[in-house]
Amino acid sequence: MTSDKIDRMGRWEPDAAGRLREAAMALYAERGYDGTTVAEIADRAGVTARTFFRHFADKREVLFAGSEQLERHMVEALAAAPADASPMEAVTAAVLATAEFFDDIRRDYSRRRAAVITSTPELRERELIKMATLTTSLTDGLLERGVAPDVAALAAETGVAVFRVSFERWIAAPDDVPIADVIQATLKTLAGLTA
Amino acid sequence: MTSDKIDRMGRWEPDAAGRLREAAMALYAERGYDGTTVAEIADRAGVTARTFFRHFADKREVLFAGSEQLERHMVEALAAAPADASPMEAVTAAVLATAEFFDDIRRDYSRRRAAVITSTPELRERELIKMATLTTSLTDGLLERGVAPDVAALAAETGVAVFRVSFERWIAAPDDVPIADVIQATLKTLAGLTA
DNA sequence: CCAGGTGATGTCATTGACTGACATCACCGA
DNA sequence: TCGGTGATGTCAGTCAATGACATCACCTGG
Repeated sequence: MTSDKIDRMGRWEPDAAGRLREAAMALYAERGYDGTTVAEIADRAGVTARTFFRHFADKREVLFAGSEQLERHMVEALAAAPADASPMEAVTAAVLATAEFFDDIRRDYSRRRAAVITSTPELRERELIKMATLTTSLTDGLLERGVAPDVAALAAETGVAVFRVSFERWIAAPDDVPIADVIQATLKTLAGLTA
Repeated sequence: MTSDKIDRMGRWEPDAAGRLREAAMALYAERGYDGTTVAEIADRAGVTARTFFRHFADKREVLFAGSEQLERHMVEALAAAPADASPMEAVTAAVLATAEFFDDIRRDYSRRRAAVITSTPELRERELIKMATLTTSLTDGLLERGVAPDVAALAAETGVAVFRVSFERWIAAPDDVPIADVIQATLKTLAGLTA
């Protein structure tokens, strides 16, 4: 636990959570989720396993750390939509607000992360419940806008679907395509389906 | 490991998996999922913990044992639908086919099971992935019927949604309401929404 | 400048989920 | 009767997760 840097920068190297996130992604990508132990992640991050669990509830959560923030951001964008916006317009605003999170820098991380998640059942479970939680939050947000319950649920579900599909497409797209464009394209596809 | 019955009925009491299922449900309902250990479940079923894991992949799976069978049944019903049935008609047939699994006898078990699942995040995760798998299977079934990919995905998603909502309503309904009736009612609600 | 509080971490011990390897032994078929 | 088979038990081990307690740089009030 003693490196030159640590002694120079205060008691501990700052941003343990960030180091743990990076270490986890690197190891998951390299050896797979099952082939990686929490102790190894902690080692690479220069902390102990106990500290890992102080920052993340479990071994899966380290890959979903940003999701509460993303969700909060979407809910805020939903609430910030004009009062006279239709439910779907408000949801669209929320989905488009995710663009601020997924710039070109995050794309590479997102790709590796997605690869690990899709190849690990345990992580797919976690992702599903995150999406379900997001759906619930958006539904609640719509209800607060005075949207009827049935409509709110459907709009939220649709919005999350659009986000999921767009995210996948964005990951697969060339490096210079911004996610906002992909979302717009997905919305256009949706419009074509319902028409 | 030696009871009178065992000695009389062959080397082991038959249906260890069934006993484990019942023991697990009883203990989960009584002490909660987290408050129950696999060793306790195994004890109550008259086997060892090692045997538990020979029958079920993990502590969660014991509550989802019948799901592959249900899924297979639905996919078969989907395939058995008339060739000229619309995608949604075929999916409806699949959903209605679940009625054979959920009779009055299963209702009580289903209620207790649902109570445990909704109050345990880990189990909700597992349920979500089961539903996702079901959706994929139904989508594949529709594709084999020659349905267009986009339509197939949407129809499957809708069908699973109808199943989920109906199942919840059935559990909450009086004891003499068959699930088939609830499903029909849900379908009617859906028709009203889209109209 | 010092004492005490605070927060992030380390250390240790423990529980419990899950797995692999090997042993057992009633049953069944040749 | 004998050997194979299958379901189980036993044992040892790994690893995720948690609680209790110690440490110690840093900050703040006096």
